[in-house]
Amino acid sequence: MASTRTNAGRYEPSLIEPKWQEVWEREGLYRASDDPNDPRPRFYALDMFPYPSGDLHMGHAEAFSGGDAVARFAAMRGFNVLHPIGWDAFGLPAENAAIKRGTHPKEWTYANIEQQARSFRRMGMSFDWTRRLHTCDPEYYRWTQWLFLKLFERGLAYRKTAPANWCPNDQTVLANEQVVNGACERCGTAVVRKDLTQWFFKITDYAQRLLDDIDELVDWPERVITMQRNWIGRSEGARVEFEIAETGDTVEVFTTRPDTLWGVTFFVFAIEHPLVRKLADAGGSASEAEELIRRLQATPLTNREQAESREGVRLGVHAVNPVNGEKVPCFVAPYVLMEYGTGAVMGVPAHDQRDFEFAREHGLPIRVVVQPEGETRDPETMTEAYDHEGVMVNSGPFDGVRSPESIGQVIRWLEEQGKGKAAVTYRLRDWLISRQRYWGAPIPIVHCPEHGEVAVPEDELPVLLPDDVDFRPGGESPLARHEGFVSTTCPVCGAPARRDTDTMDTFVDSSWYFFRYCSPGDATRAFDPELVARWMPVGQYTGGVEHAILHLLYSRFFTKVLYDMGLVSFTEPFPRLMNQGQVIYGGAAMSKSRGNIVEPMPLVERWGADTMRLMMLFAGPFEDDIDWKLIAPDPDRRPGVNAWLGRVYAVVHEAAGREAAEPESLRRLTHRTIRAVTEDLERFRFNVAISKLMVLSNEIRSTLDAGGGAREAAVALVQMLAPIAPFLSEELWREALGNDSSVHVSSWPSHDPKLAREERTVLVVQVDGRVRDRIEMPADASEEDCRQAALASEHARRFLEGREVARVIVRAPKLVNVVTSG
RNA sequence: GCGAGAGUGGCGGAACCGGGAGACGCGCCGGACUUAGGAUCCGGUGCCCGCAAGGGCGUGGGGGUUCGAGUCCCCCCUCUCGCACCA
Repeated sequence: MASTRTNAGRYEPSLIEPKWQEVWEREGLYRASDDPNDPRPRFYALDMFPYPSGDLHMGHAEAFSGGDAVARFAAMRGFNVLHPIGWDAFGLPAENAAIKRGTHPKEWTYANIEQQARSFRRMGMSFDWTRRLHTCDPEYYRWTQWLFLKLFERGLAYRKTAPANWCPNDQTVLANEQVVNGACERCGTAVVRKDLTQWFFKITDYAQRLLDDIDELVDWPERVITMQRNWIGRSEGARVEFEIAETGDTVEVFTTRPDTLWGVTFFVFAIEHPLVRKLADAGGSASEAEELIRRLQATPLTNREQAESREGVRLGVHAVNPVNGEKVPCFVAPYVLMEYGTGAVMGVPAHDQRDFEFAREHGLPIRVVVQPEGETRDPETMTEAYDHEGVMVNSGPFDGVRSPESIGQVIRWLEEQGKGKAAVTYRLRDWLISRQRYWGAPIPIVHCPEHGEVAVPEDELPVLLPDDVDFRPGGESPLARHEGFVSTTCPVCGAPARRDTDTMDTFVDSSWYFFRYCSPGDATRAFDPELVARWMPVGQYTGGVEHAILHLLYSRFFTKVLYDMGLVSFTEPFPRLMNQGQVIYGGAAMSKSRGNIVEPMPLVERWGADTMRLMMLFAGPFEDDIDWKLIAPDPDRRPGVNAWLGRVYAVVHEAAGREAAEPESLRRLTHRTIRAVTEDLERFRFNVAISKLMVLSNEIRSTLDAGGGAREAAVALVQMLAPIAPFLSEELWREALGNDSSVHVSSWPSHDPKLAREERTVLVVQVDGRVRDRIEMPADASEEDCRQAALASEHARRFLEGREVARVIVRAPKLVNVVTSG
C-alpha cells in the first residue's frame, strides 16, 4: 500500500523521473493490445519517426511532447492506444559520417539509435517499445524490397534514362538539395548534368487520385493541403498538333490558352526534345543548335531551372499553325522544359510573358489576339504580355468571343476540326528512387543478358546489403564495386547475371512504416491486413511541416497502391495531421554554423523531462515556431514552468492531507476547468489548457491558505496534468494521493454540468457602447432583471444625464447597452 | 510573380457565435524572508492625465457595416512560409 502521508519535501525531478520510468516499463503500461476482444475503441497515435543523426534535438523534443500528450490523453479517455516508435535509419548522413570517421555506417546508425532510444525513455515517452523497428534492419527492408517488387509487377516501377546532378570529383549523383550554387555541397566541385538510367515509381498515374482524395483529409493544416495541390499542379487546357512544313513531322504542344492560338508567331523546342537534331539538320542550323545543347546539357538542373535566359537558336524550319495555316519559325531554347507538357510550346508573345521576352530578344512579331474590355493593346508599345481576360480579335471565326468562355469554345472547335483535344497536364513527375549509394535498401532486380530486368523471387528476399563494402566515394556506386554482391545468376534461366547496384531513396522506407507497426514481428508478410484494418487509418499523425510534400505524398501514394492490390480497405493513411512548429533561436534556424544550437537533453537532466515538455507545450500554439531565445533567454535561470510544477507539488501534497471541506467556489472552478481543458486537449491547444491548470492550482493555493480543503481539485489537477507532465503527475497520484495504479491508466475526469455552470455572473453595463459599470448578477437573471439593474446603475446614470434613452439592448445575463439619442 | 498565413503590452501569448481586450506565464517594479539569492513567498504592472475617485486612448494604417468590431466587409502597409520559366 502506497503511503498517503508523504512528507512533502521539495520537488526533485531527478529523483522522481527515473523511478517512474522504470516502473512503467516493468508494468508494460503502454503496450497496445491486439486482442480482438478488447472492448476499448482503438486509437493509433503516430509520430513521424526520427532519423538517427545524433541525439534528440529540440525539434524532436517538441514534436514528441505533443504526440505523447495526444497518446496519453486518448489512453485516459478509454482508448486502446497504439503509440509506436522506430527509426528512419537508412540514408546519406550515415555514409558521410562513416567516411569522415572511418567507421561503418551501420555502427554510427545503431549507436545513434541507442542514444535516441535512451533519451526517449528519459523523456518518459509512452511508446510501445515492443513494436520498435529500424528501416535498416534486414527484417524491415526485406519488405521494402517486396513492395518494390509489387510495384514492379504492376508496372509502377520502371527504368528510364534521365538527367541527374553529377559530381565529377565524388563520382556520384547528388540530390537537388545537395547542390549549392551549382557546386557539390561536400567538395565544392562544379556539378554537371549527366544522363543516367535510373528507377522510377510511376506516381503520375495516381496524380488525379492524389488530388481528389484530398477531400478525405478531414483534419489537415490548410497550408499543407495547398502545398500538396500545388505540387501535383493540375492544369487544364488543350493539346494541339503542329506540323513541320519542311519535314512533315508532327509535334504536339500543350496550352492552357487555346484561345490565343491565332497569336502564335513562333514555335520553341526544349533542348532535349527528340526532334531537335533532325530539325536542325533540315534547317541548316545543326552546328549552332549542337553548340547550345552541349553547353546547356552540362549545366546542373538546379542552375538551369533558376536561369531566366531567353537565349535560343533559330532552327531554320517552320511550324504550321493548324488554326490558320500560318508558317512560323522554330527555335530551340532552354526556357522550354522537356519535363513539363510535351517539351515544345507555341510562342504567343502578346499573351505570355516568357514568350514576350523571347520575341523581343529575337525580333519576332507580336500579335494581339485578346484585347482587354474597352482598351486596346498595341504590340508596338506593349511592355509586357497581356495575360488576363478579354475579347478575342484577329482570330477568324472567334472574333468577339470573350474569355473565359472562349477557351472552352475553342477547345470544342479544335476537337470538331480534329486539330486538337482537351487535355490535363500535371506538374508532378515520376518519383526517382535510385540512389548510387550504399546505405539503403538494395533494389531487388537482377539484370540478365537474356531476360533483361528480372525480379528477385520473393522467397530470396531480402537482398542483403553486404557489410564488407568500400563505401567511400569514387568510381561507381559502392555496391557496383562489390563483386560478390554484383555477380549472381538469372532467376529465370540460371545464366550468370548482375544484380542492380542502386539502393532505394529513403522516402521509400518511410512510405509504409506505419503499416509495419501494426504487426511488426510478422516474418511472413509486410503487414497483417487484419491488424492493419483494425488499427488504421492513423487516428492522429504528428510531425514537422518539412514533410508536408514528399513524405506525405509518397505515403498517400503507397496506400493507394496497397488499396488497389486489395491489401487495405482505405485510401488515405492519415486523415488527421498536426504539424508542430520549429524550435528556432534568435529568429533563425538553429545551426552549427550559427553556433546557436540548444540541446534538449542537458536541459532535461537539469530541470527534468516534465519541465522540458511544459516549456514546449506552454510556449504557444503547437503549430507555431518557438524562439528559444525569447522563451528562455537565460539558460541558468529556473524556467517558470519548473517553478509552477514545484508549486503544484506542494499544493497537491497539502491538499491530500487536508480534511477540511472544499468550498463550493473551488468545486465550481474544478468542474469548469475539467470541461475546458478537455476541449482544449481535443483541439491540441496545449498552451491554453496549461494556463487553465495554472489558474486551478492558484485557486487551490488560495483555498488552502484560507484553511479550506481542496482534495477533489487536486485529484483533477493531477489527472489533467498527466498527459503533459507524466512524471510529476504519477508521483503525486501514487505517493501523495495514495493510488495503487498509474494515473496514466486512470479515467479522465468528467465534469458535473451542474457545478460547471456559472451561478453568478458579472453584468456589463454600457452606455453607447462604452463600459460604464459592472454589476454582479445571478446567472439566470432575466432580460428584465438586467435592464432594471443597468438603468438603476449610478455609474451608468451619470452618462445618461441630459440624454434620452433611445433603445436598450439586453444580452442577459452578460451585457446591457443603453443607447442614447440627442 | 503566384499561392497560403499572420500583424494584440517590454516578451511568449489569451479572447467560444460580433458583447468586459490583454487570461496564463515570462520580464520588470515594490515588499517579506535572508550574510547572500539566478531560490521561495506576497503585492503591483497596456499607454496617457490625475494624490485619488475617475477619465481619455488603445489590437499594423485608412474606410465601412453595427447599439456594439481584435473578431465581419473593402482598400493599403509590413512580415513569415511554400512554389517559382509549369506553357
